[in-house]
Amino acid sequence: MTRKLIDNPNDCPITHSMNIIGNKWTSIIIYVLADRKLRFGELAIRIDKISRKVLTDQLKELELRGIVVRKSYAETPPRVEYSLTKKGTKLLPILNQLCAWSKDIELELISEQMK
Amino acid sequence: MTRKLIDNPNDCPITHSMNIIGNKWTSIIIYVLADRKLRFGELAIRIDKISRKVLTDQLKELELRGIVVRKSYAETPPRVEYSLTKKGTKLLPILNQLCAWSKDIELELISEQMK
DNA sequence: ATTAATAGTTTCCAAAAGTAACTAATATTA
DNA sequence: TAATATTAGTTACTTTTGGAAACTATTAAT
Repeated sequence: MTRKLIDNPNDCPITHSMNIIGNKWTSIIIYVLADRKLRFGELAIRIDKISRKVLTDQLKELELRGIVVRKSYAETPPRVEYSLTKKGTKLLPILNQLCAWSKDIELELISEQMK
Repeated sequence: MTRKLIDNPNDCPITHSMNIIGNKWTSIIIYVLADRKLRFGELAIRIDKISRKVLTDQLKELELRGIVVRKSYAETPPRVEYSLTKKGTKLLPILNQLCAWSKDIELELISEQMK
């Protein structure tokens, strides 16, 4: 596992948020799961450059936190589907605003260069 | 420096956002600078458990990205003040929502336990 | 008997974060 | 005069996290 997942209740809310999404991949995984459940392999394809190891690590952490649900089917080859819980879904509007922010500051950079 | 700061313009907006705030400290630094400019030492005190090394690394990166401004005064002992740019300020409402989200999912956990 | 598919795991290496001691410049204090 | 205090870092070293590539288990199809 990547992290020990020990959240200190005394942490301020922003620190607590960063304990959850303060890493390179978590938000991207949640974002990609926005529309529908996806299998492990589909996630690996959609999320450019993530390694399988990190993907499994982060999915385990997200499952422990109750942000993602893992559903495994007893088939061969195996099928495992990941989807967002209510908690995870609640993060989506914020992630959309983050996208808007990053696009916005990119534009600011460009107009700055044009002066 | 912590990262190479090479943003690929082909990155999707969420990936781009995570290149900026997808780490443990960046958002916390911005959040703490919300109200007013702070000196290096004040930042180190307010941000619980951050190391001076990581603080300087992240401040340099934030300055390079145009999210934070560093103003140094030729005094002894030295005085250096950090403050948010417009870009940085624009992130604040999103960080506030993240705080609300983390408080919200904490409550969800508690009501779950009470069932 | 071999190959294909899927969802991981494992091993080994690189990058980022954490710790603690150190530095430079000057003003104050003993 | 020498030692001490203040501030904003830097440096060297260790630990933790992330990344690449090869490997595994299971069973159906060829």
